[in-house]
Amino acid sequence: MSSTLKDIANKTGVSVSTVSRVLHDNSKKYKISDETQERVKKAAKELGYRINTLARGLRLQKTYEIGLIVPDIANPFFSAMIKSLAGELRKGGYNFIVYDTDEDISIEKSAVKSLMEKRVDGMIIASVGQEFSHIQKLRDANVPIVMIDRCFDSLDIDSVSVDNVKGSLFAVNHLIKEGHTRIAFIQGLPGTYANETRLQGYKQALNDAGIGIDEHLIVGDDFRSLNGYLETKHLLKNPVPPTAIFTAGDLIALGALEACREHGIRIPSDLSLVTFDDPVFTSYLSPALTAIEQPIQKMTEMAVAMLYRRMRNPDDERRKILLEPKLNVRSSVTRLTTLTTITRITNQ
Amino acid sequence: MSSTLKDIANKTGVSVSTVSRVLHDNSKKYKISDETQERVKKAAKELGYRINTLARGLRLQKTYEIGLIVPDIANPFFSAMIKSLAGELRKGGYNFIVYDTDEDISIEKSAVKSLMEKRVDGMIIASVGQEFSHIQKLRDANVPIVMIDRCFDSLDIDSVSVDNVKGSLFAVNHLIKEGHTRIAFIQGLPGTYANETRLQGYKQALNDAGIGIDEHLIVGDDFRSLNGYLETKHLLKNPVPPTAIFTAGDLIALGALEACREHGIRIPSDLSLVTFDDPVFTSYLSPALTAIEQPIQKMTEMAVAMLYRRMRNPDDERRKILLEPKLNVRSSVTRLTTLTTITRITNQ
DNA sequence: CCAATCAATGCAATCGTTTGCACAAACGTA
DNA sequence: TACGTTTGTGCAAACGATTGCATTGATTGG
Repeated sequence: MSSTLKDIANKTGVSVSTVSRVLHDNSKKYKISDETQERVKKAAKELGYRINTLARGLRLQKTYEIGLIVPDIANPFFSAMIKSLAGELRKGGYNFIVYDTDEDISIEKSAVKSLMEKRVDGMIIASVGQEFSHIQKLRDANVPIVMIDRCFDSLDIDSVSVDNVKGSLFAVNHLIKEGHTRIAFIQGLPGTYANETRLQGYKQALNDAGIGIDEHLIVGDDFRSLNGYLETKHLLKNPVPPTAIFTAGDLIALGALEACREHGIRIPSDLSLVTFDDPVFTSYLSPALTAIEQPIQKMTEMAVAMLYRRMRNPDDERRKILLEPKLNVRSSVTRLTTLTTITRITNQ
Repeated sequence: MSSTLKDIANKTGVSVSTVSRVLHDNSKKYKISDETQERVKKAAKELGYRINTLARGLRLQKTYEIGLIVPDIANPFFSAMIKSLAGELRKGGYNFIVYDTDEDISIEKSAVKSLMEKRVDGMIIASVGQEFSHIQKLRDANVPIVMIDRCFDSLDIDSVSVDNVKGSLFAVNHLIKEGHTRIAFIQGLPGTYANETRLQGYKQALNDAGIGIDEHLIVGDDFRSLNGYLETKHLLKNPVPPTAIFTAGDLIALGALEACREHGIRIPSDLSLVTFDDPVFTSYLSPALTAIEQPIQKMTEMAVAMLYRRMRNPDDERRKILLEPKLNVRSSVTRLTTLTTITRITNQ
């Protein structure tokens, strides 16, 4: 079907080596005559030659492919990230292979295994979290690797993420400033980096403001919208419901919105809502959501730069980069006076 | 670094062939003794053996990889599609490689080229459209290939898509039934399958209802939100603005919403809106959008099934499958009486 | 006892590229 | 003339896995 160097060699009467040099090398280096070059190129075109990257990869021990692992490709945050990464990688002549782990650590492990088997030149991983033995093994096997968005404090490996603690501080402080004290937190998957750091920021903000932490207001267990939906319904049944909810991710917020709509709860008049993540459509929601934006473009640029650096220079010291999040104030938070709080509570 | 069959052979004292048979074959077939099997497996584990898929692919002329090409990975419709495809493919033991063409036909062509060079076992393509010579070449080279969502009527190739004409008919008929006659259509990229078929449905619905087609109400030129934003602003400046807008894709609708918000136009009271595509967040928008839903799950199931069939059976006749779209009525369309139309117009 | 069968394994070619080394012819130089 | 250089090209060994075809020693049937 597809022709090979050999086919071209046969057709032109030169050797395979010469053909290879003409088609892929800087053929100056080997001083191939112009006439031979012409002949070979012509034959290649006629035969529809396409290099076989498997053979090249095998020979060179280099595939020009980067493995990407994300928890959920359909999550707008990650699909934006992938798109951005793709662009950055393309600039450097790399292709990429994505794996979607569906927030499942065992799928993540098998993804890592597959990528090793494919001999990718490096990996960029947004890990589910929870555990990192598989990633540690990669590092020890000297595979260039950068963690993005979801990383591990206790694992010495290159990483870029946003300062989640600070993001939560921004969000919760904003709510507090608007007079809220009963602020619920709907978590993502416990044990993951993103979740624990965001939770930490939430607690710290409350502490700093001298507001006690009510464990009943910390609920939920995964980053999907169903979690937001169910937990919001549950929170609303609370005898003294929260006046504000802070969600750990965009999909959770969507679920929360759905629950509110179902119960006729209006945002922000009945309940305030702030969320981590800020995908494109946040500002079109009803109401436009106040949200914590992560600098996706910058994250991906840095991740790719770090990966290239690591590939060139395997023994450099490893770096952990934290980027600044940003609070985008829109219209899902209302100002609460002491009075409104009291009337609300007595209304229950 | 990573060990090979040879390393294991050396360590255990058996031949490479035997190692290969133990690790990858149904080793019954070659009657390898239990004792040898044990030894080999043990050594493989100790050495941390990982198969080299490049070598396997080269030898077998089969990679167990499928190429995926989509116009925009960050578009929720396509990211949902990818996720769904990934699941289906995984079931069959296939991995996949995605390319995002950014709605650019020249990137699509180079993606096709790359995938050929990687010797993928098949491709699933949601084409930009406009042109199909590159895809025709693939087909003629006997690469198993299925077009999904974006295909070509005039190209004989397996494909699954939704009945776009019918979808537009549903949408526009709904608007007409609610009393609208000045209905604008904000297009996607002209010359693409999705766009032309949706446009066709739009025109047909108007014709069927005896409503003349006003070419000034057919605007726009790409599937991104900026297009929706700009064209909506422009439409609103029209001396006799439309009472309803039908957008060819979800991102266009988002752009339209943004423009309306900016101009203080309320939906649906001032303007009705219906869109093609129905990503998860549609129902959380302000207001919840009436939209045409495509059966993504079914599309991907069928696409993968067709691809497997084509891989098994290269010479079967090719099929073109059209699935039913669905109109989801929500709250972005208002009923228009003759009276309201008149008052509106005189208000201008 | 000899031939046929079988169990268990090894040999070596192959997939398509790349590249260090060798080599012949032509050229320059002293 | 003799020798070093340059030019242009080919040889052959990798890269790691698979598999048809031996091969060997043991077992069985007649």
